[in-house]
Amino acid sequence: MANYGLELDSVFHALADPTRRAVIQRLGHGEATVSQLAQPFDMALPSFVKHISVLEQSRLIGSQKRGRVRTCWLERENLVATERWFDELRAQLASRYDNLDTLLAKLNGDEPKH
Amino acid sequence: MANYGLELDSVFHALADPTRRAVIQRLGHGEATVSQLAQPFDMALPSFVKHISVLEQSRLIGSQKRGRVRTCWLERENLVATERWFDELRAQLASRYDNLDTLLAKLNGDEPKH
DNA sequence: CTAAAAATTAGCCATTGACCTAAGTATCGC
DNA sequence: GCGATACTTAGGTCAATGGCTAATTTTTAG
Repeated sequence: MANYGLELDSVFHALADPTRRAVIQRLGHGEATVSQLAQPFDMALPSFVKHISVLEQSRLIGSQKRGRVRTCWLERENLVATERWFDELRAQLASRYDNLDTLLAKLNGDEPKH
Repeated sequence: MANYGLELDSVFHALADPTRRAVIQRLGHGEATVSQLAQPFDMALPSFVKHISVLEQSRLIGSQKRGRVRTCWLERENLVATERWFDELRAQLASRYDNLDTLLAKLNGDEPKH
């Protein structure tokens, strides 16, 4: 199964945490600074910033610092690319069920599909 | 964002490992025993079985032991349900871009751009 | 210029994760 | 019944994760 140049390990790892998923959802509404993102969470800032780093290393988000403020945004491409892993798996499953249909048809003395 | 009764933490964590993703793909072709699943991997069996446990606890796969053999299969529902997390996020993004387009059109007295 | 704001760096700690080997328990085939 | 097969259990190592506090840096506002 293709990888699409994505580090699926790091993407899925990044998604395996509720804080990080919440950040992604928040960024779905638009850019935000680190402090704005951190505000809803009962967590020391350095701890929170580690989550931001994990997200950024997985390239699910991007960020840039201007002055003393770091602004973050969602990197849509990598989310979409990650979904393709599911797409391919679904395709694999679909073809498997097609084969099953064919087998059943043969067993029944019917014409195979397609 | 809804959870669909799924432990997204554990599902994404389960997917964040290449061995476990490979097992899922293998099970996409049909049921298999633990030994069959383990065969391609250069790993001690107890180590491999832990991966199976992780997958099972996340309910991405199911298994049952008959005699001395444990057979595993893919639990399709939970994979599909997990994809919905992405679906919802995509929907959120889409509506955001719609809103942004609308806003820009108003400000510019112009066609929305992408 | 000074103080507050926004991050960042450094370092500590507890828990979990991913591997291993060695030994144990069922079950099956002959 | 006995040996081989298919796991399972127990226990140990080592690195990574996720949290903290305290101190520092950089920038901005008054």
